[in-house]
Amino acid sequence: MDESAVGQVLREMYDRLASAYGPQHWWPAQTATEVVVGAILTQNTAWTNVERAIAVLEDSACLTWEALREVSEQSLARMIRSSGTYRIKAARLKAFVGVLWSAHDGLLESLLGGELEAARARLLAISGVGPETADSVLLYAGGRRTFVVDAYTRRVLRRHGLIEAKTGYEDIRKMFHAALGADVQVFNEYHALMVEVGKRHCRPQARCTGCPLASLPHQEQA
DNA sequence: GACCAGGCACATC
DNA sequence: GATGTGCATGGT
Repeated sequence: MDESAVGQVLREMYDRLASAYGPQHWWPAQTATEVVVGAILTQNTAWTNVERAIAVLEDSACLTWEALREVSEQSLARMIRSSGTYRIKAARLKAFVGVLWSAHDGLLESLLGGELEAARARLLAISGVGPETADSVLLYAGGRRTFVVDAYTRRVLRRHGLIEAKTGYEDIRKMFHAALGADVQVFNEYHALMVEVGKRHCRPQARCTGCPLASLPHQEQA
């Protein structure tokens, strides 16, 4: 399938999902700080487990960059225990906060600003920030035009024959960037819609019955 | 009790 | 550069 054909399918998918599910109001967070913290805590973890950890941080007045800079890594780890792999995630949060304060005076707008790919490279250089976390932060905390490719997106595209199992993150991201226009809000909604349709219909045991994308060419799960 | 969840870094081949 | 493994909780 050539690029223009793929683009057409991706736009069709968006229209169908948006019509079926409506606005998703993502990211589920009050502040940009909370988006970043949530993005790191949700790595390989269900969101419900992250919500508890965020609540503890909130109750402990630790959801500001100043507080996250001051708190010890050990205390931080205890507070985020419910999100799983908590020692690793505490170190990752500290790494992020360290870069934020050492190179950007604690200003997230500075870290996430400027030329997009340069900002993205700055994030990827932080230990614990991979492509998905970087794009989540750029899009949902920075309002930048970048697509978040997650496990659900892969499954949906794979099932519809738009990618192969081996297709890499960057290639998938480029497919969306080429297919979609300049409107950041579309990037914001599209990823959230992918998660929604993925949860409902592209989990390992889920069925295509009732899926808004079921009338597009696809394969039922084996 | 097994499997999964909105990944990533690191070791090894 | 592809593949395997540790991290670790809570829900189903």
